[in-house]
Amino acid sequence: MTIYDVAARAGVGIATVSRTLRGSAPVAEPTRQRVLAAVAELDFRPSHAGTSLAERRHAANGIVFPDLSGPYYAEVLLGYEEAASQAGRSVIVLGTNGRPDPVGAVRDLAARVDGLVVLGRTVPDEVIGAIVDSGVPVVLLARPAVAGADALHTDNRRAAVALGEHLAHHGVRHARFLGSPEDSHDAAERWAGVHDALAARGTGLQVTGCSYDEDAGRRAAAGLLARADRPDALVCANDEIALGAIQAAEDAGLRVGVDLAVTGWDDVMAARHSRPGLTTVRQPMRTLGALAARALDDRITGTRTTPRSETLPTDLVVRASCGTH
Amino acid sequence: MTIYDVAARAGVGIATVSRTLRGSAPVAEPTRQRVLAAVAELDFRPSHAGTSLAERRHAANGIVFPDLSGPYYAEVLLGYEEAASQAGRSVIVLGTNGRPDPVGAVRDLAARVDGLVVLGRTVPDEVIGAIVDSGVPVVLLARPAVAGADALHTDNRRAAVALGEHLAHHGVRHARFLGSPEDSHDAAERWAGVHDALAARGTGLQVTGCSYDEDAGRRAAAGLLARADRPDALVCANDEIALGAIQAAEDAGLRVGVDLAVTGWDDVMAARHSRPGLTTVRQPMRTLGALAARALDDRITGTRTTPRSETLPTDLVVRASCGTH
DNA sequence: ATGAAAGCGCTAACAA
DNA sequence: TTGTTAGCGCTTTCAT
Repeated sequence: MTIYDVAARAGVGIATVSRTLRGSAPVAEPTRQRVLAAVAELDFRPSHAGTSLAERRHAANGIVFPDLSGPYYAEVLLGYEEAASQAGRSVIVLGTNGRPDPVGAVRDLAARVDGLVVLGRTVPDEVIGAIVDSGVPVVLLARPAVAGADALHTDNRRAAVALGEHLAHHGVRHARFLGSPEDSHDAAERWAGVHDALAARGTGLQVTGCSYDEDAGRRAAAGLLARADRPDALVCANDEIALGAIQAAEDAGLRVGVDLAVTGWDDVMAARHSRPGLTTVRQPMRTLGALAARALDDRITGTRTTPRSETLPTDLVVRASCGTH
Repeated sequence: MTIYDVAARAGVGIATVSRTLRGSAPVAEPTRQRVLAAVAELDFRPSHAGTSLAERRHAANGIVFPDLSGPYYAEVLLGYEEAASQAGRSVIVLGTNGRPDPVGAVRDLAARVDGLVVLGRTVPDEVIGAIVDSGVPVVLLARPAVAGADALHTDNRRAAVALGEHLAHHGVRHARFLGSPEDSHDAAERWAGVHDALAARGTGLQVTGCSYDEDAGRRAAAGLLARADRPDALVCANDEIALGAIQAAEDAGLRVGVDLAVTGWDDVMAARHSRPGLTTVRQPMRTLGALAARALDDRITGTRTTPRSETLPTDLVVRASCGTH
């Protein structure tokens, strides 16, 4: 079932079929009708590969996740897919987590899409640079800028400062940060903002390294809370860590929000259902995904030729876990 | 940058480059080395469209979601993407939710992939049938079977019966189902299972229609709980509805687990963090996704030629929301 | 307004 | 073992 079959059936040349289907040139109305009838009768759909090859485009965008799990990424993908498909592009997803050769996978992906979104620390800067140099537009999400690539961020800094000030108001004196600022740009900014706000009140903010899941949060918190000089606040790099920390506190017989403040980041669904409710920072994930798709579209269509960087606002969501008095 | 450039650089024909890269035929070692060197120097990556066209395959699988939001689908996608990429296939995602022409979108997707997974009620059976007839293998997930397509299910029935019996043990006398059995096959099975188990104890299970989000659950539950003959159990079609129902109960001053039982389905993260913890049914989402990818691979490679149907086990997860005595 | 034909970049059959 | 060449299905000049 090819364009030749349609042309034969309609008694025209293949060029006329192509013109009719794409509207790229005028076709006499009666001819047009014959072609459309043939297309309908044969249920013809143009071969994607053929079109791609001739048009030298893929009609597809890629998105690279460090790890697809978690509500964070699902929301970003949702916004991205919706906006990309409005621009007539499919979305190819790639998770780099348990993969033997992430760099190879990302480079292969780059060879089959018109543009690429890369989230977080999935591949080294040089790889991003090489992709950009090869002419494929790239948008970075929650990842330090790379020359030539667009970048989209959420305002970690401002929210972190607000969070630090809020904790200070609650009288926090001995706070601890759970996360890995050295591994993650986001975590580094979050730590720095809270740190600075607390430092202005003469309070420090030491770091306890912790990976980004509930279980790691529970274990790290359990260790800290067992110490004689236990902290009175656990500032967590994301909600999963914080929810684990809340559990550890409960296990240790401490009242979260009274004996101990716990905060997260992301405002996942569980944050508002946990008791006490988790104080956290909400980010516009869906919008982030949609903006990434649009930024890519601008670069692909050539509407914009210079890289751009944008930072989206965040909201501090105060619930009971950071103190109830 | 094409295979011709590489061939010229290595001083060989393009066929030799192709053979070297694909290992499809022996190439003398010195020649091979020259080709590989040229490939490396030029950073050559074969054009995906060219390969697709020549090989008549896409090296891509599709997956169609009714709606990408929610932890349920993210997990399925995770398992699917991992397994598909192990088979050397990329994953193209498509959400049909807010889309003007879901059927057209799905059919277009079917034309650019080697196989397709379809979740839930996204497109009518006829469309699935047409895709299958066009020669593209299809795996159905949580959706009634269609001739020629593989199907994967979770064991709604068994878990629902277990849930119904558990509720009966708690002495439930006036249960209500929140969800839309007429719209969703899953919901219908869940309702039927709980219904039958309760009916065996002389208890009914009426339905209150409700869409699958928290807010709808909250509103539906609020209406029911305000009635003079309020139910003593709310059996919800998924966790989101149940979490909304818990909120409604709290708003109404009722103690969940004491005055009222509430149950969900899916075991999302929030289910274990809510207080009281939500009694629910856990499904192996990730495995479901991975199995779908493997089923597709079998059909694509021709390892298997007849459609197959499989049902995965589920676990009843009892927490406090269904009764604490 | 329409058709013939030249690519687009690759694979594989065929020759050498 | 290697090169030449004919497609794969489409878009788009270039003639007519």
